[in-house]
Amino acid sequence: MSDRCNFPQLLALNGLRPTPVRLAVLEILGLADRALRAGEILESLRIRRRVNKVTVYRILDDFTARGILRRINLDDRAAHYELACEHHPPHPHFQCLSCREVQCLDPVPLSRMWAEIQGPLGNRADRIDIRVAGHCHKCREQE
Amino acid sequence: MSDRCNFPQLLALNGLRPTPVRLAVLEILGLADRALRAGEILESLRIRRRVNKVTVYRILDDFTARGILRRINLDDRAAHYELACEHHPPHPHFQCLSCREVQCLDPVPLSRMWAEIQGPLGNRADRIDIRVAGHCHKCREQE
DNA sequence: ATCATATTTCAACTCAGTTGCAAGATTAGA
DNA sequence: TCTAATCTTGCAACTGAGTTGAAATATGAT
Ligand SMILES: [Mn+2]
Ligand SMILES: [Mn+2]
Ligand SMILES: [Zn+2]
Ligand SMILES: [Zn+2]
Repeated sequence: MSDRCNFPQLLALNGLRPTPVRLAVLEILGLADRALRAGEILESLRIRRRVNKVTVYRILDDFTARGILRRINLDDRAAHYELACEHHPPHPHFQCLSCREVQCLDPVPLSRMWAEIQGPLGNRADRIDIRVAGHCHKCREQE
Repeated sequence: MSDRCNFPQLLALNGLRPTPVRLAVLEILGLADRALRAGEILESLRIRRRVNKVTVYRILDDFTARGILRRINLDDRAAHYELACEHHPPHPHFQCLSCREVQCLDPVPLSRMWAEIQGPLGNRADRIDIRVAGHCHKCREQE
């Protein structure tokens, strides 16, 4: 996933210094094939270096506010994070009720979804979060 | 909202005793015009009687597991709850990024949404949570 | 009345984050 | 180069939302 994103440049564009922790957070998310929790990111970071959790939470908040990352609220208490660069546009997520695994689904245009929903006239949609809960391919076979 | 639901009967159908706290939780949600947080429900309850928060959390969990209520995870840390009886089918929610107000939108059939999303073949969708974030009617006028 | 079961309460705890401030690192100016 | 301003990270203590286990209370059945 990260093969198309230049992280030092991404940070520079946002006026942020390319510190080891910031770069490592981006690299970890770039290599992941799914959205990760703050705790999982922290764990990965600590294999390499000593990091305080507050630093990670602050970096995740900052990146999210700047649109570098997307924060995803699933059923689980902890939020999940994923890269939000142009190669990873917003998309729905599928979570299996049986094995709890999370899959990223193909993007659907905001305009099409907003039209489908027919939200109140006068309201403007800036973002649509879609979370599908169900039973995945594998879990259905096992039954 | 509650005018069409018989709460004592609803509890009886679920093999639950019509206790004052259970009935009050349902009445409060029945009168509300939006999904409420556990804390808001507790506050309303305490106007009438002395209740422990654990009781409320356990009732909300139990009702949710039985499908009497729906738990809605918005951006806020606390979950929101709304009645899930046949007169209140699942529907998308709109949350204004400016005033944080939550609106219930019109229901959209699961099948239509699932088709729109084109989820992975073999996966089965049981539930689709749609959360729209944007700027509401009122807040847009003020600008 | 006696007992079993269902419901509510209490105190203590967990988990995921947040806050304020100190310490360290980086950059810019004199 | 020395200094000061700014940015980044760390530490300790705290918060809010919810959870746990066990005791107390209420309800229903015999
Ligand atoms: Mn994703
Ligand atoms: Mn609603
Ligand atoms: Zn599964
Ligand atoms: Zn608004």
